[in-house]
Amino acid sequence: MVSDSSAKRLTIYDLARLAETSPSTVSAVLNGTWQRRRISKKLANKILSLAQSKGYSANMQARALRRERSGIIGMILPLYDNRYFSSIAQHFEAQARRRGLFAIVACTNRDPTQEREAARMMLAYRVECLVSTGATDPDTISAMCDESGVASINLDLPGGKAPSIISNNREGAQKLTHAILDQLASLTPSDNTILFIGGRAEDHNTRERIAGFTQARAERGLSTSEADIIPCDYAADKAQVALEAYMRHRTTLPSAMFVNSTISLEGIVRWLQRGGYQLDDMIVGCFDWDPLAAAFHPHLIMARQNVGEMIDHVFEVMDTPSPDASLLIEVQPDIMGV
Amino acid sequence: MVSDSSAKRLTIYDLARLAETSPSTVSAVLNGTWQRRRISKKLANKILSLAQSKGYSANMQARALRRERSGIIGMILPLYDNRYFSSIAQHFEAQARRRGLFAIVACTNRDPTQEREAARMMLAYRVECLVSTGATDPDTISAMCDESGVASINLDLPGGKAPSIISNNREGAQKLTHAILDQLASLTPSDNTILFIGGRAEDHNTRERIAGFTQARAERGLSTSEADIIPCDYAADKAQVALEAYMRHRTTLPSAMFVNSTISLEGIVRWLQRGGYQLDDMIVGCFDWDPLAAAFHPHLIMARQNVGEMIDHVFEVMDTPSPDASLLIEVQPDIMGV
DNA sequence: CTAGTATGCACAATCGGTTGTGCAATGTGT
DNA sequence: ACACATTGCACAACCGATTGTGCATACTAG
Repeated sequence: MVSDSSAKRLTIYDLARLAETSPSTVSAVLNGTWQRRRISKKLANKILSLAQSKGYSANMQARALRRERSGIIGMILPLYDNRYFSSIAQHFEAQARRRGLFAIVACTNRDPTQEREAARMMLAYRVECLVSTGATDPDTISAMCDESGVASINLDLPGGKAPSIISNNREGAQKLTHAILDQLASLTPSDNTILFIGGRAEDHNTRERIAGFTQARAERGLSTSEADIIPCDYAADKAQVALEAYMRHRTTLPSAMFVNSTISLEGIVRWLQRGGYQLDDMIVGCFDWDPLAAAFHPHLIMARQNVGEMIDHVFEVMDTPSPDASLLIEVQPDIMGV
Repeated sequence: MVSDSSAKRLTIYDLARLAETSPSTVSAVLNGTWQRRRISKKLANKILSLAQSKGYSANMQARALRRERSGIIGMILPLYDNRYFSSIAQHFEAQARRRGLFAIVACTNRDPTQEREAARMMLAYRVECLVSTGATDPDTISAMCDESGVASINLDLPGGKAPSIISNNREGAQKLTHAILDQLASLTPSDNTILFIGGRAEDHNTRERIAGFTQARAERGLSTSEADIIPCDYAADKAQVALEAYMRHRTTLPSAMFVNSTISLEGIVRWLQRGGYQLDDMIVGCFDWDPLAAAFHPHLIMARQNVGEMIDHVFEVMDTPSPDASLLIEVQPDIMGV
């Protein structure tokens, strides 16, 4: 209201004038190094209370320039369109703040070009570390970071040029599959087919989940047909179309499904609704967790990736002086709803 | 791999040496002002290709310091725990990037202290504009920004000291209530009671939604009892507990509900599941939209707030030289699922 | 051939902090 | 009273860009 917007912000030079001392002394007092510099307690208090009352706030840009540390860490993320990624962003930001760092998050839509562009901007802002989450091309990002001497970490999807922290997709899928098979067993067993649907055939996580799925079935003496594995990408529409196509060759619903992500689940559920089916007509397991879906459908089995633990690992690795680029940390997901 | 992490990043001084020219010339060439400075095309090209091949990237900290513009805009957000806020963050970031700006988003858990703390940090980073989304105390944020000569904008919840962009909560609630009443009318009408549940009695949006709700009922000649309005906060657990308490005085479910947010819906659905009820046993309208919920439950009526349009308005206001602090833009939500 | 203009670039100040170093003034020991 | 250590602070050089200004050299006009 009464603020003169023309008024420049207070600097240490202004404070120095007001306190009748020098800028370097003000600086030392404000960043706590004044004891080492043998500034008297009296002067320090004077400066501190002055800064307080005048509402001084240090210019982080100037500080970053001089210190050659920005205090910013960056993350690239596919999207905020599910609870898993949202939760990752939220934990990342909270942890960063707890450490006095600033988090910058950019959504890059699973697009390599956007990923590179975002990384370039972040490097220009001198981020101290860049986390590539679910990146389609994490190694290029790591290479860019390497050139600038910036640490990078892969999250959710692994890469070869930086430490990676991911879910244990294989074991998670295995446990999820076993949970599905357990429920199938409790029914009058007609059919042991489980349709695996969603995800990208070329991404590491989907491959691992398919492996875990197949392995769990094998452990129960069940073979798995290629036709029952449909990695139709993550989008809801794709899953819906893929299921439509799959059902053209069948007269009945499969007795169970392994749905690879809540996004795919959305498409599946839409198709079911259109056909007059209910989710309860099948046993459904979903790799990823959504609380609203869980509330709606208590019989839905979901693998909940352990985001808190993953982010903790991210920051541990960040604290490691020179981590091994081949480090791979796998975090167990929890099976919910059984 | 082969990167020397010790190697400092290239500066315009390095480029000047390599191109046998001066730093100021390099600077002029790299930021496109070289024509105005009468640098020869030949030299400009030489510098440009050199910068390209060496992978030069300007130090934004230094640029920000000198230009007194950081190129950063900030947003504070309650949480990423629903699609509405996630979507706001995503649109904000995408628009910012489109304008060559960097977006910083901080989640402050509807906590005034965290809101202030985040704002303080953002101001220290010299954000050029601060958007307070769903802030519990937007006016304090605006006051802080004013003191620093930084523009602020309120989103989702209005404030008195900065332009506000919000949903038209009253009309949205009115339309949602009419949609619920329409569906009620198509049933064998036993009871016209609608339980309004969720939100905060002290927040503007909840008050407006209650007003719209009451008004829509009045338009149909229905009176509304205080007992049927329960603004029990947004958390799922609170809604669950509140519904539990409400149902102690009843033997049957209300025939309809107006659920104020998908978060509250989560609690409602959990309570229903526990009691062996189904969502279909009632007519349910929800103020906020979730695609997974929509897929699961096609009869669920949802008011989808128009995030894209709201963010567009945010940037329009940002472009306005000195916008009126009392400006209030209201965006119509869409009613989905009817 | 000379004055005047245009061309092409370099110099140096500046943004707001941080930090190595230097130098008075005061205190301590003999 | 003199050497030496300690206390308390100021100076100035950075960090890497941007930008107002000035000065050669080349070109043009008369």
